[in-house]
Amino acid sequence: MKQNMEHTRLLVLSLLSSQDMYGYQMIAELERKFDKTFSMKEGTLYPILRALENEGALKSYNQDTPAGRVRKYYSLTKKGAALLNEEAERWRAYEKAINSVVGMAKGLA
Amino acid sequence: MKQNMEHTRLLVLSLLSSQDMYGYQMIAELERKFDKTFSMKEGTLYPILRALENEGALKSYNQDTPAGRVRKYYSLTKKGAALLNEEAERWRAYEKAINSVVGMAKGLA
DNA sequence: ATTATATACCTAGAAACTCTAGGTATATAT
DNA sequence: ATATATACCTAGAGTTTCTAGGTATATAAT
Repeated sequence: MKQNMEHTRLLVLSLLSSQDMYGYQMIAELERKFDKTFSMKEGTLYPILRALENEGALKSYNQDTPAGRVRKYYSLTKKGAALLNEEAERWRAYEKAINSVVGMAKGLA
Repeated sequence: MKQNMEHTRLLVLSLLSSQDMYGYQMIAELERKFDKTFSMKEGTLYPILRALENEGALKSYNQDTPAGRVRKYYSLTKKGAALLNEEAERWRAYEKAINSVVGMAKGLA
């Protein structure tokens, strides 16, 4: 079943605003944080990372681990930081709108 | 472009918890309230109303206006009220999760 | 009188986003 | 030798919403 996400880009940009991360790490980080309330799927994340890089919001570089694996790290560009601000603003407006309707609802537990 | 909604059912159930309404009225109500920050489209709403009725969350009845038009009013059933509680809970969890990530983001305006 | 606008409903197909369910490859644990 | 964890990727399916129509009646404008 499709999970209710829709703000994946905002999450990705937010995570990368603190530090460079690689895809698998973002998924693990969110999983740890939310204990499966929701989880970002690889099939969702990787295409978004590529799209954000194509838009110039992210840059990527490969880095080897001591163990010999290659990780693809992403970092936020100036354009990405601007996009984060936009997306965060959109989120706040959306959140406010939903809450203003739900807040009027009668009989909520 | 597809608008970021995803919580249409929650909005519909919330609106109907206060009073019976007809479809066109819900759209007008939200439009008035949000001044186009977002608007629910007819192609989105009407199928959802039918689906909620099929699930037993809503009941509908026709009512004539003095002008001679027919309006299809929807009212929330007991099952619908329970669904509203569920959806509201899902929304709160979702909201909290997104905010916990965005709240950690650096450099937000 | 005729046309446009507003009200009020509905729908098929397109578009957008996410998921499922695979795939490749290497390192470590059993 | 096999299973599990890490780490990346993708095609096609599923879900939700939108576009762009349609029908029909009442009122306002030309």
